[in-house]
Amino acid sequence: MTARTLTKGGRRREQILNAAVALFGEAGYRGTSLRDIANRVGITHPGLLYHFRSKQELLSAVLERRDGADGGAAALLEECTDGRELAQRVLQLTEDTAATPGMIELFATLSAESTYTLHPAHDFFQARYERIVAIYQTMFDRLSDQDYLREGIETAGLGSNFVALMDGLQVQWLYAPDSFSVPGRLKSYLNSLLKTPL
Amino acid sequence: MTARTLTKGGRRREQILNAAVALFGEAGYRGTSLRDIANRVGITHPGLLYHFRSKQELLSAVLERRDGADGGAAALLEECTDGRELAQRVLQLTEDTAATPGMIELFATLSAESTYTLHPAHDFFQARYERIVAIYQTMFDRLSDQDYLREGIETAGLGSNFVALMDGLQVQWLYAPDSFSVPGRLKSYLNSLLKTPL
DNA sequence: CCTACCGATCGGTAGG
DNA sequence: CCTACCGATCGGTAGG
Repeated sequence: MTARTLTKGGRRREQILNAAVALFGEAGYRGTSLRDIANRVGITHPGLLYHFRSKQELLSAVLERRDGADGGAAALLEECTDGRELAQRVLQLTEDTAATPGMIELFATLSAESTYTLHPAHDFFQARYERIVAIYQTMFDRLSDQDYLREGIETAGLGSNFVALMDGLQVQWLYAPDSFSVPGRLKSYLNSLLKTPL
Repeated sequence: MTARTLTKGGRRREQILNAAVALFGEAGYRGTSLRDIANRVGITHPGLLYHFRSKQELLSAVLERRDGADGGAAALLEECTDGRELAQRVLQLTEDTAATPGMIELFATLSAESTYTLHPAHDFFQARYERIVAIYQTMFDRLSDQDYLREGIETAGLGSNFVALMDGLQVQWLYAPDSFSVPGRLKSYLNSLLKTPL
């Protein structure tokens, strides 16, 4: 019984988290009130605060949900030693997560909002960037070591560039969702670096 | 007399705009209050509202200041017919504007915040993306037509990718300003597409 | 989980 | 440009 894996309270927390992901993603952290989120779940905002002690705690809980996407990429590093296969699996991962839009919106929106030093998610995003940039940098280093990259391609900064491209494309996509596909663009970017296309 | 080009009121408006650029850039539009801005200029917030009728009007005035950077790139298109020279001038432009940090911060922060359909700057950024993506796309089309690009490089989407890279790098840079230079990264990105480096 | 309520802060107005 | 003030909204608490 899938529905039984969570207690009543756990299910409610789940509902709140889902609503928070959606609303933080749309309007940002500052642009979303606890009343907005509570409303969406059909409770009052003090009701919400019974499940999460503060707005910040709710934000933290939301951010820790990222394990799906980020953790997945980290796991791939150990799974695939071949750089080319790794790149292909990374692309697949971005396609899969593109099907679950809420989280991606959320990170695209919050990462820019949290640029502000005093923002409650600032430290989280600073640490996250270090982590994921390193992951993708490893991918490019392998591609280079295994001679998959075109001649004259320097790997320095490629991991960070790839993350930047993902973030930037996501923002543009939110303004014009029908004009292109983010994973498609990432693929053609990778292809521009590779000797033979994926 | 340079100081005489603006009336007293004009100078005050200038001060307010500068403060608004800085604070909107740091904390975002929603994260900045009229009192914050007024404080920085040494007046009260109703005093600020004497110069700008509303917070939205102040935002609009701030956004319209972008003519420097964006308009500069558009002008280059007509100035340089040679794609390679154009690319070089574009890079130079990003280096110059990198020296004036406020505006760049502002756009990096606001473009993500304004993703929200109801945000007062949403339409502005939607239109802006259309405009600047087209500008850079033209640059890449010329590079391609004039045979500067490596074989197998498709130009479709390159303009949008370049803008995405700029935006994404800017966000990362705000988290770790000493770790790299945005113009430097853009240059190496362009070089990865060109037959011979700039 | 709800009702009732709090102090703080917000953008904006009146009136000078 | 300031003082004084407004209604609305915010996150959070008390008390059940």
